[in-house]
Amino acid sequence: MKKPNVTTLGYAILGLLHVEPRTGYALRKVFETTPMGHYSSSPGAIYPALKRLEERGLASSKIDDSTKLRPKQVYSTTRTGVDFLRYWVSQPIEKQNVVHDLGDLMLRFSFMGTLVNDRVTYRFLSQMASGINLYVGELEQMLQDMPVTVPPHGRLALQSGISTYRAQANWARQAMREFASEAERDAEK
Amino acid sequence: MKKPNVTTLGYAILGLLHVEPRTGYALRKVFETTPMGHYSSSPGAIYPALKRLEERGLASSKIDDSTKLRPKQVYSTTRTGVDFLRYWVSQPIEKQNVVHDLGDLMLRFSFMGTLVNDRVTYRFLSQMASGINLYVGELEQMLQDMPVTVPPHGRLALQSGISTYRAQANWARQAMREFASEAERDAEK
DNA sequence: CCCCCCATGTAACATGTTACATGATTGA
DNA sequence: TCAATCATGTAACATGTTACATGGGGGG
Repeated sequence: MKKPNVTTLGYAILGLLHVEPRTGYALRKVFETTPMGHYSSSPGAIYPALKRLEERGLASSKIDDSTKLRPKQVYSTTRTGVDFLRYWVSQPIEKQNVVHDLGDLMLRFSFMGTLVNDRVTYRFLSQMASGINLYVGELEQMLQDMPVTVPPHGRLALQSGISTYRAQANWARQAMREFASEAERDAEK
Repeated sequence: MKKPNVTTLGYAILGLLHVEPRTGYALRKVFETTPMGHYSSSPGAIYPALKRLEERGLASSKIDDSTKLRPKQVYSTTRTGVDFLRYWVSQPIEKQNVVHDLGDLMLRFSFMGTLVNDRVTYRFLSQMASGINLYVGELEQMLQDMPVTVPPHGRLALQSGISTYRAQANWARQAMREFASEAERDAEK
């Protein structure tokens, strides 16, 4: 078994399988009808991705013949797969994550519920909030250093980024409150 | 000449070349040091992308021997390339854009300054704001319909999306003010 | 003298996109 | 009977990733 090298789509699938075993078709439905659709979706991506997860020992499939329809291939996570997911969501947040893929971070967050305890979730949110704050500082510096140009589009685009990040940081701080109880017991020592 | 089929990275490069002619190396610097780095960056992506833009008649290059350093290959946009960019940024905003790639929309916006007039920019922002509002409505509906689960992560992730989109819509409405003058003359008829 | 910056590129590889192919069942 | 939904897949193709290769110039 090779060192599992999984793409974002792979993680998204694995996370969904951990919530509940599903067929490739069911996964496609999820990607088509929810905001997760970002991690597209076409059969040409899903089915090969499932095959890879199975090859790498992170998921396993069994055939369901019980319906009159075409037999389904139902995938679920393996023990290894769950451990792998847990490891993934528990990684410390790097600056790079904040800069390039907040989406990835949110994907990790949305799967944490059944994988880690509130303390880990709390730490994640806290790291996210402070990571964003740091980066917002940098962006504001860029804004300051930006020469005043005639078309204001560049400056405005930067401001858009800043306000988006701010909103995300606010959300994180709000969300922290929902996981504070367990974390506080920890801090009171 | 084939129908130009350009990726997001291609558009990002083309837009930067339109601002100012550059070498592949200079482009890499931009991607490494600004938030545009999202549209990565490695030589293995940039140089082939430049070659493609040239093949498709959207950019042209000439060699700059004037420095003592290794001769540079400086790329700039062609007339066709500029028209193509303008066409791209001027497209009406589809729901799909709002759902999947706000980032793309912001890329388009940031290049509009030297390509279209304020009226087009205004229309773009207006479409963006209302598109987002519609989608936020849908997301809120999803939130309502969501069963109350023990780990609140799913619900919170959705709320994060909602507040991010709200921030973006607010930004758009604010930005509209900067382009209102020309647009108002239009509306007063 | 050594390392970093300038500057361009290629090769192997994995992944994702688009389009096609197949076929049974269910509801209008 | 016709369309939609369930259900899985493949083939060709373009793109991006990682790592490697090359080499001169300038500063400490």
